[in-house]
Amino acid sequence: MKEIKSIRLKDVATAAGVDASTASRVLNNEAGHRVAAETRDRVLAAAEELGYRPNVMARALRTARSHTLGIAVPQLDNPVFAQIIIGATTAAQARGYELLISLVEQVAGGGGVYNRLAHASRVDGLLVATLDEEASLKRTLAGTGLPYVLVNRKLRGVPNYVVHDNFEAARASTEFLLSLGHRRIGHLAGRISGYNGSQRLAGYQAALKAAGIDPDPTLVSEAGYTMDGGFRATQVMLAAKKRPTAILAATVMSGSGALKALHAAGVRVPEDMSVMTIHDLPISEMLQPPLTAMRFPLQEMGIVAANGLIDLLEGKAETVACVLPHEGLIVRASTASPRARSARA
Amino acid sequence: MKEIKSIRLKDVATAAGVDASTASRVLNNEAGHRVAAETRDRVLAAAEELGYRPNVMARALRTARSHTLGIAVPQLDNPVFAQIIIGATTAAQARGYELLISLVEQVAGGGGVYNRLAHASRVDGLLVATLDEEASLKRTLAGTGLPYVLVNRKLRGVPNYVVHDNFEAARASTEFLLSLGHRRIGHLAGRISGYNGSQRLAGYQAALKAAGIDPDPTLVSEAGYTMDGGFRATQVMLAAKKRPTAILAATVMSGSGALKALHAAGVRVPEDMSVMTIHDLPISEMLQPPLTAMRFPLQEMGIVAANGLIDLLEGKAETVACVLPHEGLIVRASTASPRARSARA
DNA sequence: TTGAAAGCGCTAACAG
DNA sequence: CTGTTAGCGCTTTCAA
Repeated sequence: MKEIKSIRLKDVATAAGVDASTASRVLNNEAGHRVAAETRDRVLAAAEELGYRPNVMARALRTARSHTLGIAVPQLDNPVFAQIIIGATTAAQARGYELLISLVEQVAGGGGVYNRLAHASRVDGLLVATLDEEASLKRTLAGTGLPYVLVNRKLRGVPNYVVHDNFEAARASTEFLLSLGHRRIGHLAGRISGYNGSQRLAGYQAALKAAGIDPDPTLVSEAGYTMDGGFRATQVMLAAKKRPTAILAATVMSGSGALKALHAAGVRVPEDMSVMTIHDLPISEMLQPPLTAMRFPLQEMGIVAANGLIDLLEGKAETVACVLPHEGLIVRASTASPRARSARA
Repeated sequence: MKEIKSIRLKDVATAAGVDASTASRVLNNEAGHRVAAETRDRVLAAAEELGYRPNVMARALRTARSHTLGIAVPQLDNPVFAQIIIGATTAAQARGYELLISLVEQVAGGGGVYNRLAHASRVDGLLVATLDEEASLKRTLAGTGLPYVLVNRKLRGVPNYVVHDNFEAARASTEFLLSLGHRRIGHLAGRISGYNGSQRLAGYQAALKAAGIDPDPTLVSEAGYTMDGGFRATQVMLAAKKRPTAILAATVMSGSGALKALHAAGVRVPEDMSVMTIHDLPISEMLQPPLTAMRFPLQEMGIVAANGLIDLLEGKAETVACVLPHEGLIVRASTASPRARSARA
């Protein structure tokens, strides 16, 4: 079935009337230094003519560089990670690298995946976007001996990371709700123990304080990153004595859960309650009403991370530390001024 | 940075007091034939002890098999493909293969991707879920000389494919709407020229005919696989003289667009109009109202395809042709009997 | 049953 | 500037 004999470097060399090593030099030497222009052209022409493709395996074996990046993500059926992967793939391919995707589903995670990739010399470096517990993750990654860049999270003592400016995004979002006239603003937080969740919570609190409002802890509820979490946390908020007039959800998932809970309780959005989320996804627009959102550059996160890792690998950078700013507010129908002061409660 | 010296086969052999070739035999021989039990145990113990991982590149170079599968998809930020990939990854890893993902975005596609993967000997075979035009895709794939399995589509003359039973799913969905009492059922079709779209349309028509209803062509509209397509197609249906009382959308995306259009027009769901979709996704539950859906086994499609391709590669199968049945109806709040005969139009 | 030897396709000293 | 040589880690005849 696989009888298409692929042309080897030697074939190109023969066709050009030179030795394989010379052909190799021509095809690899970036600076194009140590080879005669005329020879170079002949080799290049032959390679082109024959449609030469270097055998990646052989090259990798020889150089101990596979030109492959690994990316470890906790889920694939999550638009956030899907977008990051799209960006990373694009950037990697543009620089001649391939991307190997690994699902690391269990939060506990016995770094099997990382080791499999590393020790088999499959990948040159790792993009890590998993949710593993901090200490064991650091240990595992160190154990692989591979360079790695954290994506969408930060870890103490790890110099290489790409994250969003969660603090500022949450701060600006809250400020927007304040500007509409809201005073009691609820927050469906993410994982408060995690980087993203804690930063967003802090930004939310900072905005309130800046407006002279003392953050009310009963208005904050850890809803995680699921619809269900948002649903339940919102129900609790609705049952409280003093309801908020607006909700800032840390993510689209929990925001959609909030919408569901509000709908079930007969609370109109945005008349009785404004809702907005951090992150803007295609579904934001499909929901009823469409959700106002603070947008983050998701694909760019993948691009920056992949490029950073490649820079690391190629010695073009010592460290990759990047905090990406948000892309601004997308105002949709789910937010309004708190006119109707009297909810039904 | 990469100073962790990985142990080679030779190290294991030395530790076990045998030659590398013997160690290789032990570690590879499936039947465990031609080696002394005692020697075998010693080698296995040594490998275990040292935590030996074969160098994939070296093995690939020698055997001309990379133990890597390629999967070409048109989008990643589409739950359908995400699920397929999850299934394929899982199955591949379980059998010792890795999965390389390629985005082939352009419908026209100059098979660059396929060739890059094939000629560089990166992958042993291809899972193809792209939307490329039929003739050129077949030509390109043949050109790679690689075995491949079509996923979620069929092509004349290509013996290897895994698809869903689109016809039956659409037929059963339509039958369900009929059983609720609907007689005028609209269909938001996918790409009618494509395999999935045409099959679903045919199933829809078959159910109507079986119920003694002559399919009304004005009730069918090609909406594609986007929210926008569904939105527009639904608007057209609403403007028609005789509206349907129910809509069967070929996909969740177009179904959500339908919901949007209905909402904008003040048509209540399900009181004035029932809506259901083929495919069930997480967002189906987030929408308002949650959408009744005919569920397909998406991950399983990836699993079956990956296993089939590996069987092909390992000579365990001559051909992979599989039509997966649907997983049944998920009835939610978007469908009901057509009580309110008088819509407002 | 096991070891010796060759070589997959490529790159990187080292000569010339 | 270019050819010769060696070898990355592994599998696979071929002998012993």
